[in-house]
Amino acid sequence: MKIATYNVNSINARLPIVLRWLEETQPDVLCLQELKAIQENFPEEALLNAGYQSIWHGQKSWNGVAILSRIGQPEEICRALPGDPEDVHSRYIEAKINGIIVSCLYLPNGNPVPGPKFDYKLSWLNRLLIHAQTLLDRGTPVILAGDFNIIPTEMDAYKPERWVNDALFRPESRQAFNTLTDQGWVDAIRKIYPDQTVYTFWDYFRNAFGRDAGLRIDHFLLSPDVAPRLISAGVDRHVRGWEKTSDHAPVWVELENNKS
DNA sequence: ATGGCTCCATACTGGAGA
Repeated sequence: MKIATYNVNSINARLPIVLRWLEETQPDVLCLQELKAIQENFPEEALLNAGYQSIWHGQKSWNGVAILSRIGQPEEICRALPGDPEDVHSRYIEAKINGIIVSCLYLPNGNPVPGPKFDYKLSWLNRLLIHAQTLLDRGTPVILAGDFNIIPTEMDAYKPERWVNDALFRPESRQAFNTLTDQGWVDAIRKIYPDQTVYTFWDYFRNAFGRDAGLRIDHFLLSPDVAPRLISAGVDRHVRGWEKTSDHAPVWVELENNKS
């Protein structure tokens, strides 16, 4: 079972890229972030024609998340991170697919620091820590996937000293990520590549991709009962080199099928 | 330190992204 996550930076601007990549790699499940489309403007038909059923939560201009599946309709569990009814950003959607709970998330960027946007990021992280523990306590297989907007360690930035005061690398953000792994979640990319530099994002400026000036901010966190099924993982870097591409690349994990 | 680029909105410019 192959599961992928991709921050598309507008699903409609990126539709040709997404369809090309789906045809190329045919993941079973795909989590999308930054749809940048209202609910009515999600390209459901085009994705159905490509073999994928979708659930999504759109929003005007910004944010927006979706879960696609070619192995059966995603059974939606919720479309908001619990803990703040006044949070209107479309940043979280959760569904059950093939016996696994898939949580697709788009964490707030949080810049500038300090300020209300960073406060929002920290409160969102706090809610995520609570919900992540709740999911573990439920005892079913779970995958948290998406754009965490967190650089977990110095290995994960091309020049970490440039990021020390950035919301993506601030101690509060990294500590929250550490708390998740302390809860028992397994960072799948780091598990497969313990010593290698792996990036998932390269900004549009200054030929960042050509210089490999990237960040690792898109992550898969596997619950302890899913982690032993991890076979392989990777980043489809070549997609970042396509014309009219996103500033993120697709990230994926391959899991052994459940034999039980 | 700044600005470089890309997208959206209802636009000839500004906000957001990371």
